[in-house]
Parts: sequence; C-alpha cells; structure tokens
Amino acid sequence: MTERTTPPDRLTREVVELIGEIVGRYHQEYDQAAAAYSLTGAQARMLALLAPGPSPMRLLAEQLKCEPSNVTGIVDRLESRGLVERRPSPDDRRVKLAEATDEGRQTATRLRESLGDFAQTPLAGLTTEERTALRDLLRRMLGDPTD
Amino acid sequence: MTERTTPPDRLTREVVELIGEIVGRYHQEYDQAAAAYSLTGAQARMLALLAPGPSPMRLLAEQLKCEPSNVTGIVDRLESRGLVERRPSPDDRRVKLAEATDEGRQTATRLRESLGDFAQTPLAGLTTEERTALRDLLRRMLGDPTD
DNA sequence: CTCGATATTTCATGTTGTCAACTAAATGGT
DNA sequence: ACCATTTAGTTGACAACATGAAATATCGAG
Repeated sequence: MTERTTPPDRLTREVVELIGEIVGRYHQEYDQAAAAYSLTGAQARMLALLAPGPSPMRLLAEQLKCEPSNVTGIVDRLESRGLVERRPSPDDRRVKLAEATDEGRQTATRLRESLGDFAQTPLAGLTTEERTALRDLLRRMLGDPTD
Repeated sequence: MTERTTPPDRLTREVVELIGEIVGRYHQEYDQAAAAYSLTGAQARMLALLAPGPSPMRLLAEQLKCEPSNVTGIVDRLESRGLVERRPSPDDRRVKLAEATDEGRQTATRLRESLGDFAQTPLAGLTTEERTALRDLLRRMLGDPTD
C-alpha cells in the first residue's frame, strides 16, 4: 500500500477536495451563527479577534489578511453598534487600538459557543480516538510545533 | 490554558480551531491562485463548477449556496471575458445553461493545478499513510458513504 | 530639523451578497 | 382549454467587503 510510485496526486487531490467541502460547511455554519446576532462573517471574525484584548488596526489587517483601509470600515460598523470602541495607543500616537466593549465581549463569547455547536454536527460521527488522530494530523499539516 | 476541568470538550474545541486555521489558509491560496488569472474567488469557484459541463443557473446557485440573482452577476462578468457562455436549455425554455468556453475550461484546468500546489505546502509534511488516514477521517466527518 | 517610513483614514471603484418585483414559461386542477 | 400557482432567470436598489491611491499625522534616523 505504500507504493511510492503511485499516481503522484490522486490521494492528495482527494484530500484537497474534502478540505474544500469542509471549508464550505464551515462558512455556512459561521455565517449562520453570525447572522443570529445580525452580524456579517467579517464582523464576527473581527469580534473574535478582539475578544482577548485590544489590538491596533494594523495588526487586525494582518490577521484578517486584508488592507488596513478595509479594517476601518468593519470597525466603524461594529463601533456604531456599540460592540467596539477605538482609543489611542499610549505608546504611539499614530496607532489606534480597537477594543471590544462589554457587550461586544458577551456577543463574542456567545458566538464562540454557537460555533461549538457547529463542531458537533460534523464531528458527531467521530470517536474520541478519531478526533485525537484528526487533531494530530491537522497539527502536523499546519506545522504546529506541539509535537 | 488552565488545567481546570474544561467544560465539555477541550479536544473538540481544538479541532474546530485547527479547522478554522485550515479554512484561512485554503482561502488565502485559493484567492491568490485566482488572482493570478485576474479572477476573484467567486469567479474561480464558478469556473470550477462549470468545468465538467454546462449547468442551469438555478443549480449553480444551490451549489454556491447563494441567491440566483447573485449567480447572474458572476456569470455576467465571466461571460464578458469570454470564459463562459449562456445558452437556452432544449428541455425547458425557462432555464439557461451556463457553459465554459474553451478558454474557460483551460483556465479552470490551470487553476486546479495551482490548487494542487496549495496541497503540497500544507500536506508536504504528511506521509502517504497519514494522508490516507486524514482522508478517511475527513470522509467520515462529512458523512461520506465512500467506505 | 529634514527625510523617509509607518498608522490610519478618506475617496473612488468594483465585486459579492440579499431582497423584492418583474417577465416568461411550465404545471396542475377543474 | 382556462386559470392559478410555481419555477427560472433577470433587474434594480442597496449594504458590506475589498483594493488602491492620496492625504494626514506621527515616529525615528541621520
């Protein structure tokens, strides 16, 4: 079964296809969970980034892999709903820190729990051992040093 | 990070988090590959759907999980570039079939190969056995009856 | 102090997405 | 055959997202 000269790609291609399917379902669930709080996917992602603590706009752009000018708009919308606030950085007067309000943090927490529900549907069929195996494989795939 | 009796399922949560990371990278690679052909992610996805053969608009909307009116716009843009054409269905005069042109199919093929490159970066660290294990786990997770 | 780099915003523009309203065509019951 | 109901696709209005260029303010090095 370990033939090295098997078609170079068939297996890999199938894994990629399956991952594509996972990506689709993940989005579906994520956007749906966000919509339950009248948030878009991007807003929910932003709120999740801000849950641990304040962060400069520039860093948020890097984490979301988008242009800083885009972050401005997303934070604007969250701010106008009272979920996020801006405040200047004490260290550098150029940077502004975005910070989740209490309500924003609560929303982020509930969102995270909703996403936990997501996990149960697709992961329901897996035993604990299988989940462990899956976790280890995903870790290795991502180059996680948690080995 | 505390050693407390973590609520229900610490393992599941970690798997979800890892999947989130995979989703992020998948998008990054996909959009980048699409951009190499001056396509957006949605346009590339549409082209991939049309590569096997023509399809009615309605079906495309279902596969992309979006409103039919959205499909109209995406196909419009692809059509204006000569990558896709519309043609009436012989069976039902209400339906229009979207079909990739020769150039569209070529682009789709090249895009697929680019995505194969994606596979190699994250999957490079996995042996054939591990990939097989991963494939089986993902299949089961998705409820695939391919057992 | 001046010069170049950095952080953020604003503006213009294009794509994606939803929803409601519309046309055209199929379908089903009487 | 007739009419009501569905169904497929488009259109128009509108919001969110995304990029790029230009503007402003600040930092940091020389």
